[in-house]
Amino acid sequence: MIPPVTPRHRNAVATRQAILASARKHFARENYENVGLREIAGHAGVDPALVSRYFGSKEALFRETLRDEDEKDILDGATREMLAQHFARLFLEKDDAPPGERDIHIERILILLHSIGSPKAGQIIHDAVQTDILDPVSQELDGEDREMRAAMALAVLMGMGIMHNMLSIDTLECSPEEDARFEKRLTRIFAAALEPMDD
Amino acid sequence: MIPPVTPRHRNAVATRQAILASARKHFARENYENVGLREIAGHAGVDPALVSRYFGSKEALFRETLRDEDEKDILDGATREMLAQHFARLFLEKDDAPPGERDIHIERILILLHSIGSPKAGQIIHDAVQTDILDPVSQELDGEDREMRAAMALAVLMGMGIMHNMLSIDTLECSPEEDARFEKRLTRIFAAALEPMDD
DNA sequence: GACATATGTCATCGTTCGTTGACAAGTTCC
DNA sequence: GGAACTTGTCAACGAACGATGACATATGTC
Repeated sequence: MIPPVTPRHRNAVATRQAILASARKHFARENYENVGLREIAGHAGVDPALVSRYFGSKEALFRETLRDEDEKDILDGATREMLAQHFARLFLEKDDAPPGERDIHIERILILLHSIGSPKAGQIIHDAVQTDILDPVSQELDGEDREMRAAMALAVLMGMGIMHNMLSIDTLECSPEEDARFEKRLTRIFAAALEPMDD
Repeated sequence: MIPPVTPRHRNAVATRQAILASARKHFARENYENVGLREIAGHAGVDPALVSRYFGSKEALFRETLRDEDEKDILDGATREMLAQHFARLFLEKDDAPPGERDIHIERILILLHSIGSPKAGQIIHDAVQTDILDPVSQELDGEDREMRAAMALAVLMGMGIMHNMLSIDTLECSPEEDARFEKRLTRIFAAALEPMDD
């Protein structure tokens, strides 16, 4: 007997968003090639064929996944200290909220990191990093080597994210005082990357 | 007509090494899942079936690829400054030698980075990082938070490697003086990660 | 030379993947 | 209520992959 599946309210934009949300969640946890269209569609409660129909291809879906229009607004008028704080917060707040409720910036960073080794996703990631992160951040900096400093700060952020989220290497989160020292050291590293040379 | 392929001298260890070398080269340039056994075998001049025969599985081959017995010897008796230098050198020397002739440590780092998002390679990479890098490095450090400091230094290294080798984001390598400032900043960042807290 | 073993070759299996096209069912408009 | 369009469903394609087992050929030993 055919299950009385709710006749699936026909709603194109809702379906699109459901697919996109499911794709974000999956791409934030696994590789580009280890996330299947069937898996994304399944968790979105949608037929796999609709993914290709709404987004054209897996690559286009992944690109959409990385889109974020208001990154620049957040960084607007930020001071250098705020940038370092923003970066540090981006890392420290990574796993508090229930999954699916995480800050969208953190989810984007996780997506970036997980598929960073995939040739098919490489160009997409490169463009997203350059346009949505490096350019706006370096524009907020003063002094010499603005692009270099932004790139180095992002490198630190990515490295920390990899160690914590993907390699599960956590030498902290034991004692509170150790955690405090970690935060202090992290701030110092970000400062060394972001601050202009003063000597 | 059947090509007069040289009857392929039967030499098990040479074949094994050829496969391993080809695998190293490929895994250092692409993802775990984007490197096929047929591709590895082809560049090694070997039948694809031999890969499974000699290494058991793709996963086992990848694990072998990451093995390095004398990493500890290199770090033996190193001072903290030498560690920072070693790390920095590891990054700065990444693309000088002709491919295939690179320092084996650099090739290993590249392999690590490229497949870091692959679940099948994840556990293998985690173990290799912990055993071959973090443990020996943290043993060479003095003072508090040795493991934390080693992990943070490695995070910086990985982040830099990702930006340069995988995202091809190079904000330097234009003017020589800019390059000098980059090296200075890099040393400073590594120091901030490795040095004990002094205030 | 004959046998046993080591090594290489070949064909193929079963699976998964992204994608596509034909069709069904709902919605809108006249 | 029927035409035109939108949205969802289903089955299948062709390709690529890792793995396997049967077979062929070289090498070593007596």
